[in-house]
Amino acid sequence: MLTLARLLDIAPWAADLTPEEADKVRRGVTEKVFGAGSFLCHRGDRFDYWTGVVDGLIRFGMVTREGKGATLAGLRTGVWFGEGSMLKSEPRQYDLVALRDTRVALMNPSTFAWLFAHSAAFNRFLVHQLNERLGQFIALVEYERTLDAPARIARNIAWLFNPVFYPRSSATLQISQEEIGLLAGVSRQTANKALQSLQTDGLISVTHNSITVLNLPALQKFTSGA
DNA sequence: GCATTAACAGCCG
DNA sequence: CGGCTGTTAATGC
Repeated sequence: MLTLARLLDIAPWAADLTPEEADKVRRGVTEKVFGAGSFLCHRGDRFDYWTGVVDGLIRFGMVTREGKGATLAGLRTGVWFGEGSMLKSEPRQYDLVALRDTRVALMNPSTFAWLFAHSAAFNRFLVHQLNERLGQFIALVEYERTLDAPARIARNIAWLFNPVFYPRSSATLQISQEEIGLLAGVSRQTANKALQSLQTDGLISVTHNSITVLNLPALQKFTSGA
């Protein structure tokens, strides 16, 4: 069973729960590790957990009929996701791949259902988060067809720094250029060029194995290489 | 042209 | 040393 301190450490939303609710959650969450490159679930699988990323990086995406990968979202340390599948109780429509060794927290369906039925704070969190995700997915429509490599990189970085999903994160993230490339669907070399160009524009600052965001609104709206 | 793979030297932890 | 970075060369769409 999770300690209360551990729960609060890995789940920002838990701070708003009543003591009874937090107690229920502590007993309904387990932690698990997935190795780099391994799938948490494939499209069509059942994966009946509401999931928090305790430490790591996950690509949330799908493979088209032509075999091309499309990233729907990058998920990094601190995020909780999967509420859509929990509420609908159907097989996952997408793949979840760990891009590096990743530790996750898994909430039982029964615990999720109990929270959903009993906790006002939890429901407020869910509505807020679903609303934010809706906006992100609307932006995806434009993303795949019209944006060049630097713009795709910019979008992916902006998603990783969304303050709704990552309320406690700093402006700096430990991530390699290869991992950014995997998320954006471009090669490492192309990711390298794009990052340098975004740095020249003053939107981010790049150092060894890490990215610092300097202008989040500009990253979100970024559309062209010029 | 532009992006991709392959390959390499240099750098950081 | 092992992993990451910046760059170049060859190849493909």
